[in-house]
Order: sequence, then structure tokens, then C-alpha cells
Amino acid sequence: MLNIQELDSNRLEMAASMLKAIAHPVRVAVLKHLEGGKKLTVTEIHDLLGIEQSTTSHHLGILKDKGVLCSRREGKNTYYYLKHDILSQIVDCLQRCTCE
Amino acid sequence: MLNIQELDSNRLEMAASMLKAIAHPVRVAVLKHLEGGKKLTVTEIHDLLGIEQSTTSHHLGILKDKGVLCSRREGKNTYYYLKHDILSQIVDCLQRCTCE
DNA sequence: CACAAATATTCATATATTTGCATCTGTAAA
DNA sequence: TTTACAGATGCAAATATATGAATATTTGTG
Repeated sequence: MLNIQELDSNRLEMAASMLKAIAHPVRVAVLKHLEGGKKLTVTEIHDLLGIEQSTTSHHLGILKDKGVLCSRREGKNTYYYLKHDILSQIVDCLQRCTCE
Repeated sequence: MLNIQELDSNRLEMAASMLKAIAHPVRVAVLKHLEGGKKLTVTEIHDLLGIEQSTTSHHLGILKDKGVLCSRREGKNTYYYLKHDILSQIVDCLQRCTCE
């Protein structure tokens, strides 16, 4: 049985966990590339960012697992895209704050 | 739209580093308590969140170091407050996204 | 089926983070 | 100046995260 404090703490955990998923330079870059509803495959991201295929897949898995991205397989490719387009505002907001 | 500057690796590092500072349940909770320009002392936060004094101080130090909070000493107390009030929108945005 | 392409997973290593005790510094009051 | 309060810091153990090589899985093609 959950009380109010436990619910609050669950929501804090959820928010922090989503933020932690985004809080990595590679994953911020992924988000920026997916702004505006764009869908990209693992290979496209791996080429765009110049990182290993398996590293790319790990990062995308983290973002998907924490509810930041969704994926859809189409043939041999898996397209990744933002689950909530609003999330890209977070990055923009941060970049405004780090611009001074 | 994407441009090269927005994807610059220094900017990515900065944005990720600020996000990483926030991406912890305790620190999300701190941000929520400081919404709207409120200023709280280390002891007040330590009491509000029910965590150790030194742990509280460590977390506040991380937030200050990464440019999320500012602090001002007044006598024996040190007041912490948001550097950019807009940052509390990040937490609200996330909580909207984790509400489904 | 055999093969290649795209992606995911396993595993090991390196690195970073979290926590709190003990302690140190700074400040105010007696 | 002695004492107590408020906060910061050094340290160490536990835990978590990042990376990439090797390998496995899934899917399309011939």
C-alpha cells in the first residue's frame, strides 16, 4: 500500500531516472538529432556521431528503457524517435542557460 | 533546426553536465523546493528531505558547481537558490512526461 | 539453406557517483 | 575566549555507469 510520501518518492525517482538517461553528451546529441519527430536508425546515429555501433546501441537502449525514446523495426533497420517531442525542449532550455 | 554550433561538443558537454547535476532524486527534490525564487539553508533542506547534513551539503555543492544553484551566506546560514528560475520548468516538464 | 546487413547482447575493464563518518572552518553569542 | 551552531571537505567503501570487442540474433536476399 502506497502513501503520499512513497508516491512522491516514486515520482522523484522517475523524473531523476529520465533525466539521468538524457544526461550524457552522446545522448543529448541523439535527442538533438531527433528533434521535430525525426526517426533515425542505429547506423545513421552511429555514423552521425562517430561512435561504435555497440556503444550507439547501448545508449539508445538506455534512452528507450527510461521512456525517452521509442523504436520501430522496419525490415533490417530499427528507427528510434522521441516518445515525447516536448522532451527536446529540455535540451534547448539547458542550452539557453549555458549560453551566458 | 540543427546547426553545427548547437551540436558543438563543448555545448553538449555543458548541457549534459548541467543535466547530470540535476539527475538525482535528492537534487530533483531540492529543485522543487526552490521553485519560484525560494531560498533555503542547508539545514532547512537537510530537515525537509531527511538526509544527512554532509550528504545535503555534497548535493548542494554539485548543483552549485554545475551552475544550477547560487548561494549566499548570511551569518551562520548559507542560503541556496536557483540560478535560472527557468530550470524548474525542466522538472515540471519531466513530471508531465512521467505522468502517464 | 547460406550469406550478409543491421541491431542487440554479453562480458570485462575503466571510470564515476553516492553516502556518511570524522573532521575542519567560519560565525555568533555568552 | 570559550562554546555551540551551520556548513564544507577529505576520505573510503559500495554501487553504478561507460566503452568496445566479441558474439548472438533477426531479417532480407539469392
